[in-house]
Amino acid sequence: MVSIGTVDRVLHNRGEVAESTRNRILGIIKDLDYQPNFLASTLASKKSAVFATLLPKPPSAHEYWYKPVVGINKRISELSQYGIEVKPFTFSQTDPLSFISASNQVLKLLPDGVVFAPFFKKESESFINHLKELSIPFVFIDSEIKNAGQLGYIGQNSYQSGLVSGKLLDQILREGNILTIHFAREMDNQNHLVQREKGFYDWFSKNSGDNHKLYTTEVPDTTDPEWMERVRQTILDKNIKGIFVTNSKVFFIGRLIEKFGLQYLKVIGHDLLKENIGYLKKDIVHFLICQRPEEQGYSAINKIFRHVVQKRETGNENYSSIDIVIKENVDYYKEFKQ
Amino acid sequence: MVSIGTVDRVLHNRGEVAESTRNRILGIIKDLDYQPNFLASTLASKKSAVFATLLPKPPSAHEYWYKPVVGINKRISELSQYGIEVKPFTFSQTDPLSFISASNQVLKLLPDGVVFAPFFKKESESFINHLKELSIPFVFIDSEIKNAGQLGYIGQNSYQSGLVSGKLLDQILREGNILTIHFAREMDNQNHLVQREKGFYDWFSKNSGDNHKLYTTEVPDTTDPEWMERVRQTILDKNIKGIFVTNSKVFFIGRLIEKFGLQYLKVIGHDLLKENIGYLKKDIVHFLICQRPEEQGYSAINKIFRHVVQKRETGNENYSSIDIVIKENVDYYKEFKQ
DNA sequence: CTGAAAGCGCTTACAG
DNA sequence: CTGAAAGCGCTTACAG
Repeated sequence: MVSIGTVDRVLHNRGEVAESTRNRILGIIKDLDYQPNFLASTLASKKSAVFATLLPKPPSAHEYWYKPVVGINKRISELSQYGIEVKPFTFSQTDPLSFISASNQVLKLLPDGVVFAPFFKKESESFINHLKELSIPFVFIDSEIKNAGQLGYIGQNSYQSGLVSGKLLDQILREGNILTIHFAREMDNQNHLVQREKGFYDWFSKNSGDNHKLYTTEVPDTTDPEWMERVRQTILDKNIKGIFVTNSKVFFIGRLIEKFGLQYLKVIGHDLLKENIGYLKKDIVHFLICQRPEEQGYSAINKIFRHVVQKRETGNENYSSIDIVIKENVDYYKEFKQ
Repeated sequence: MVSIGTVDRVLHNRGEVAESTRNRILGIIKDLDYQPNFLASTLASKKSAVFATLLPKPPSAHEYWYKPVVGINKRISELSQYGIEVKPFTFSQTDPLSFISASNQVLKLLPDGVVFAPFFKKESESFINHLKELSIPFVFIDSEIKNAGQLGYIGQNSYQSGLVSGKLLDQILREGNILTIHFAREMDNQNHLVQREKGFYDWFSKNSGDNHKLYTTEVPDTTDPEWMERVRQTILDKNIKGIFVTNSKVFFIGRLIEKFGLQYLKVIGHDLLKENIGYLKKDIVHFLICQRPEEQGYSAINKIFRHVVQKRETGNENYSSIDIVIKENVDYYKEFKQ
C-alpha cells in the first residue's frame, strides 16, 4: 500500500521517495497507462505565472502590429482561468533607445517568460543575454535571431517569402523592369526586410535570366510627400512595370498609382491591412503575401505557457505558412478564428 | 445569506428558486463580474457525450480522406479528459448504399452530435431528416447542403476555389486550350466538384475572352489503364496546354505527363497528398489549391463539442481558407500543428 | 424553495 | 521517507 502523496512525489520527481517504492509505483503507472487529469491538476495547484510581451507600438488600429496583439489577448483571456497574467511592453520601430528602455522594464519585472520581436539586432542581443542570466525563457515573434537560445520562433522564413514574391511577380510580368521598395529606415538592422529582398533577387537571378532589370529604393519617411514624386520619376525613368514592397506599407503604392494613373503596374506586397485589401479588390495590388499575425500572437503565448506552466515539450522553430492572397481568396483569410 | 446550492440553481436556470432571491443573486453576480471557473465546473460535473463521425473511407494512408481523421483524433484525444467519446463510421465514395447503411448505424447509436460529409445529396437529406427528428445536432465537413439545419459547415467555398484555379492557370498560360478532368463518378451527386468546375469556367468566360478553349472529361475508373491513352489523345487532338484536376487525384496526371513526356503542360490540382507534392517539386504540377483537412477535422469536432457540452455559441458557416500552394511555399503547409 | 454535505482528481503543507 | 488531511471551485443528490 502506498499513499496518494507518495505517488504524487514520484509523478513529479519531487524526491523523498525510497528507490524501491519509486520503482514499484512507476511500474503500476505504466501498467495502468495512467493519464493525469490536467483539469484537476491545474485546479488544485493554483499555479500562476506572469509573462511579458515586447512588441513594436502600432501607431493606429489599422497597422500591422495591432494584429498579433489580437491573438495574444485572445489566448490570454482563455488562460486567465489558469491564473496567467501578461504585461505588455512596446517600443518604437524607429527608435532603438525605446527598445532598450522597455526591455529594461521587462527585466525589472522578472517575468516567467517573454515573447518579443528582436527588431533591433544589437539591442536584442544584449536583452537576450540578460534573460539568459536570469533563466527566463523567451519566444521570438515576427523576426528571429538564429541560435540565440530561444524557446522557439513564430513567424515566416523571410528569405523563402521573398522567393515566392519573385516567382509570382515574374509569372504575371511579360516584360519591363522591377522596383523593390522598402518603406523603412535603419535597413541594416531590419534583417527581416533584407531577407525578403534577398529571396526576391535570388528568384530572378536563378530563374528569369535577364528578362527584367531590378532596382531597389528606400522610402524612410512618408510624412514628407516628396517621396511620391521621386518614386514616380524612378518608375518612368527606369521603365518599371512591376513593384515589390517588402512590408505591409504597399497601400502607399496604391495611393501613388491612383494619384498618377499608373494602373498598368503589377504590384506585390504584404499583409492584410484594410487599405491593402481595398487595393487588392480594385486590381491595383495583385498579390499580398501574408502570415496570419493574429495566429502568431496566439501561438507565441501558447508556446510560452505550455513550456512554463504545463512543462510540456514544444517543438522549436515552426515557420508559419506563407499565404498567397489574391482578390479571389482574400475573403477567406480576413477573419481570425481559433 | 444564500447557500452555494441556490446560487448554482440560478446560474444554470434550474428553477426552484424564489423570484426575489433569484434577482438578488443575479445582482450580486453582475456586481462581482463573476466568471465561472470552467475547470472546476467540468471536473465536478463529469459530463460526457458521444459523437459520431461519418466520412468516406480512405483506401490507403496517403489518400485525402485520411487527413481529416488526423485532426479529429487530435481533438478527441484532447477531449478525452472531458469524457468525450467519438465513434467513427465510414462509407464508400462509390456506393450510396454503404452511406445508407452506415448512417442507419449512426442513428441507432443515438449520439449527442454528428460530424459528416454530405457526399451523396439525396441519401444525406434523408439522414438529416432523421437527425432532426431526434434533435441531434450535426456539422457538415468538406461539402455542404445549404439551409439544412446544420450547426455549421467546415470546408471551402468550392465555387470560389474554382475561380482561384481559373485565374492562376490563366496567368501562367499564354496560349493553348484547357482540359478539366474529374477523377470521379456519379458527378451529378458530387456537388463539390461541379461547383469547382463552375467557378473555373466562369473565370474564363468573364475575364479571358476567347484566349483559351475549355474542354472537360471524366475518368471514372483509374484501375483500367486505358484512360491514360484516351486522355493523351484528347490533349493532342485539342491542342491542350493547361490541365485542371478538380480533386486530389492530380498525381494521375503527373504520372501521365512523365510517361508520355508532356512536360510542357501547365497543371493545377488540389490537396497536399504526398505524391502531389512530389510533382509540385518537380515542376510538373504548378499549383495545388489546398484546404487544411486536418484543421477541418479538428474544428468540426471542436464545434460540436462547444455546442453540445459547453453550450457555447458557435458561429455558423465559416468557410476555410483557399490556400494557394506552389513549390516555394509548400514546405510551410505540410505540417499539422495546433 | 433552500441549505449542508459529499465528491470530481488532483496538490500541498504537515505530522510522524 | 511516508501517510492522512485539507482544499482548489464547482455540481449533484438529498434532507428538510
